[in-house]
Amino acid sequence: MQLSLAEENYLKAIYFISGPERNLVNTNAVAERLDTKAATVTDMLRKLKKKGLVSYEPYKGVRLAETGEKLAIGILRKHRLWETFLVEKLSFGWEEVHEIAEQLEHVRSSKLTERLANFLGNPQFDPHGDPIPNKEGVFPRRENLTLDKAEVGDFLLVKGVKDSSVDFLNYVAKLGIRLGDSIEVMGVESFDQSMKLKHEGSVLHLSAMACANIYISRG
Amino acid sequence: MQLSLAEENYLKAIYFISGPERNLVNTNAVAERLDTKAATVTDMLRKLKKKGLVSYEPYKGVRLAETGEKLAIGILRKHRLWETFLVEKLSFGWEEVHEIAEQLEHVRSSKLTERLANFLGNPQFDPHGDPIPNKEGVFPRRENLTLDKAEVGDFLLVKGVKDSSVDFLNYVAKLGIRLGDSIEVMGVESFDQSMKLKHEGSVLHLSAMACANIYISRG
DNA sequence: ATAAATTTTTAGGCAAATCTAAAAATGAAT
DNA sequence: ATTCATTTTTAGATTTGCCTAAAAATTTAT
Repeated sequence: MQLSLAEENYLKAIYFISGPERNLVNTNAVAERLDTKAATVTDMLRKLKKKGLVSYEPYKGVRLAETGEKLAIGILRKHRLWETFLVEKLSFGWEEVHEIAEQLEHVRSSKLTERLANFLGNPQFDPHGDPIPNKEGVFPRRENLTLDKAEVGDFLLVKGVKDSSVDFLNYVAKLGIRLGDSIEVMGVESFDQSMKLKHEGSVLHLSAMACANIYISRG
Repeated sequence: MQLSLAEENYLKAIYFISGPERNLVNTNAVAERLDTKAATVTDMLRKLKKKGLVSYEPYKGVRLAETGEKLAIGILRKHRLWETFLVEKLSFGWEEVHEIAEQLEHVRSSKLTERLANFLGNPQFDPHGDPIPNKEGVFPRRENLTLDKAEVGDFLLVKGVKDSSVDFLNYVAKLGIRLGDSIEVMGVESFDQSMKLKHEGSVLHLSAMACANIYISRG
């Protein structure tokens, strides 16, 4: 199926808003995410329904149909592969790559996608630690443990970030924390749950909020 | 200046049709190249003129203004860099890359373009041997000597192809001829100017037409 | 030089994706 | 349960890029 750029972006938006539980998605939520108006969204939902990509009942909400979800995941795969390319091969910072990948993800050539994946060593996770679905749309498993759940004395590995906003990415980059770094939990402040951490030999203090947005694994 | 995809494609089309002599370009020629109708082209030319990208007088023809040419060359730079990436890094055949590069060339990020160029080792020529303009829009020089101009006994290097159509590229690839290969002219058939060549140890026969589409250098 | 053929433009429309404003449906609150 | 607020849809326009058909300009041929 040959989708327009707009159609692809709507599928992606619905995919992300509906989340892993595949909830019904409101017209307004889509409008807000795509920075457009509800009326515009309604038009597009009718169009996507006619194409069989979503199930949509007026006033009820929308969710992706199977075809629609497959397509959305395909775009996500391309997005995350390109982000990996930009960081690994072209030395971009992880906070810079999203915008460029938003363009690259729409390039149509499955051969290109698969060769790119291969060139990158078929990575399972992108530079933010987000899972890259394989060609069949299957996501690799990731522990969804965040740093705020760790305990004093734990030795941890940084696996990713939950919040991929430019602000947070910049903050984390400024601290010098990168994927794969090891961290030791030295203490937790009982007043505000902020954490005292040992990272690359030096000591760091992170707010509970920051910790809740860093994925880690034990060991 | 933020151009639409259509606008970029018109600039490119005018650039190629006008050739190195920067000739006036007919409405019909643009229509044919872009597989569209003359009326549509007229509309777009008026739009491009209003933006200052072309000089255009009704019934006379169109040519690129300085800004328009700069933009066209910028797109060409991106196109040829991406082609180089696809062939050098992703092992695509030179006949496959044009279509994909047509999409990639529209990705907007000068930082991406320059990092890509750097990643590729700032190549001067693309996989077809076509010159890649630098950031400032300056083209590297290429000898414009073609194989049909060579003489018996000449030792030559393959520098590129003049005709980049899929058909011709496939033909040349099938013969096993690649950029940088060396060729010795063993003879020219006086009847039809076809050439007998030694290439990689074996003997080849090429029509005059094929020879006229292969760029070479002496030595 | 005039007629015929060709090229180009103008005029009027269409589809996609967007918008604003108004109407209708739904959900919340008394 | 009825009113009020919110959400969503409908109705009517706009812009971009394209189309066909007809008119106008240019070029070619007699």
